[in-house]
Amino acid sequence: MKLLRLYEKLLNEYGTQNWWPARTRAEMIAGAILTQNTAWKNVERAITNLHRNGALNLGTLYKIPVPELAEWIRPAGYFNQKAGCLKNFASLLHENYTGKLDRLFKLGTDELRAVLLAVKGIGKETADCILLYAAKRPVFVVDAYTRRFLAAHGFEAESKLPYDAVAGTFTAQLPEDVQLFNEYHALIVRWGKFHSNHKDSQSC
DNA sequence: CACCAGGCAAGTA
DNA sequence: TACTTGCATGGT
Repeated sequence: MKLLRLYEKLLNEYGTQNWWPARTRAEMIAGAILTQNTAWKNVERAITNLHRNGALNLGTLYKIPVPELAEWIRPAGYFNQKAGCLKNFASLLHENYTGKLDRLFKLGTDELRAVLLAVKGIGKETADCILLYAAKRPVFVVDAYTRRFLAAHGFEAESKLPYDAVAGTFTAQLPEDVQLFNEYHALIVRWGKFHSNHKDSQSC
């Protein structure tokens, strides 16, 4: 079945997901880093701690010492690495883009992706989440759910390809549309969470 | 008790 | 290029 048709079925089944669940771009970026291989529920606790300490903005993240930051995000796991990553990004923004996301986001999509990937702790999925959900670029996000989704719908071979090729499987068949890519990824995650609770059920 | 969750980097072959 | 390992909490 075509991937556009599968999208329509998911949308009909689950409805719009309203991603990314964040009030600001800084919160979105922090969430993207904190959710690496981590249950979203634990990310929410870390986000709440940051918010309570007034640290849910990039200026504060730039100034705060790593050990203190690490304690606040402890519930999200890998807290030392993630604290370093948050600070790496905040430092890059402060030192090269006057601390303003508007300035960083003036870059073209390819260059912006390269800049994000150069930050230690930001890999392809995290970079693409930021590109799609904060910078509003038409980039398709690939995660573990995306591969399971492909494998469950007749794209067994494609599901095992390298990251960029998996993304290409989608972008080659879909119109280049930010809102479509936004909703599709969110729906795939919704699909994945549903099926991880009902492990014996079939694809659909 | 084991296993997983909206990964990444560094090392090895 | 293709594995393997360390990183860490909280839920089931």
